[in-house]
Amino acid sequence: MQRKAFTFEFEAVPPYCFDLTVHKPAGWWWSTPNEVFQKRVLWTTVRVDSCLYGLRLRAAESSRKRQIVSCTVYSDKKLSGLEKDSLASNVERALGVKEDINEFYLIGRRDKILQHTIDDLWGMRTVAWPELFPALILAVTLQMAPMKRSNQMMDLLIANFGDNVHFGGKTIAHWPSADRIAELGVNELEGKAKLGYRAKSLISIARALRDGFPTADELLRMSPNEAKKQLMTLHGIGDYSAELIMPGMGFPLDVWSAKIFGLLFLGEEPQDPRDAIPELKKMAIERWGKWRGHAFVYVLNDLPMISKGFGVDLTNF
DNA sequence: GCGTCCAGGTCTACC
DNA sequence: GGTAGACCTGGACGC
Repeated sequence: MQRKAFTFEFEAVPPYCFDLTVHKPAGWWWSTPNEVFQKRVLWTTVRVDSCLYGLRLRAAESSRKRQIVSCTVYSDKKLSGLEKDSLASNVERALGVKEDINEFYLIGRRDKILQHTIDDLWGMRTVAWPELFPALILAVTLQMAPMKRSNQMMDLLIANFGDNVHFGGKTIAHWPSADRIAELGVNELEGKAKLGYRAKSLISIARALRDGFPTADELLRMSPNEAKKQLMTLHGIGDYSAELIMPGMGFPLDVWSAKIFGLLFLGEEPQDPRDAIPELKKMAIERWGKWRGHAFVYVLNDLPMISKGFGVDLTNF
């Protein structure tokens, strides 16, 4: 059982909405699929520098002028100053509190697709995974599989190889560490997590991370192109996965989202969505420039409302 | 019940 | 450098 260790606070660059940032309408988690969001409080877990922590996150103040996020950390040991700094830096980055999105809103206000979406999701930050390895797991399990099957693989990975964290009267199951997966044989991972051909990729990725692959913070300090190039050196990580992992890096279109953006950009579903991806990416760059990653997340989290505005059902692909 | 198809990509062999 | 084909697994579908 982890005990309350300390609390820190972050002041966000307005506009900032804590609830939408950590609990997105499309259903994606902030750190782990098993985290609990109730009464506007997020109970979750993170692993930083091989240490697991329980976190209780909430909006301590959310007036128009000042938005403060409070983070209570639970731990089973006393933390050094360095450990506290490292944890705070990762949480701050994943909350997106220091990001200024006002320029994106200026562009969005004049854009037919985004103009209502920015009101629907006012203050939401996009996706910035607290840890690199879980983001890589997500990318690998999303490949060539329907969502139900992807969820099955992720659930089995967590159930068989993950860690339970007990804190604040709750138990949250967390992702397996890269070190744990790096030790496994392909047969065990294939059998227990039903990963199929992805097992080899995931073990190779875990070993690369164990052996000194750049951390999420180090990737962020690189240029987007350099970081993407680094990610694509990992076996099983291609163009789509690299862009999915690093927020703001690009426009991670897959077959599903290509159908949606095909309808929004061209007024019709592409005949072959996979073939249409390069052209749709080009259109996103021309339309939204460096903010295309934000537009991507905003659109996919507002599909029911955009469907009403455009008179097409974008929720049924 | 059984066979076939295909899914929210990536890699590799071949040209 | 461009591209067809293979890749685990399980749900959907037709018969």
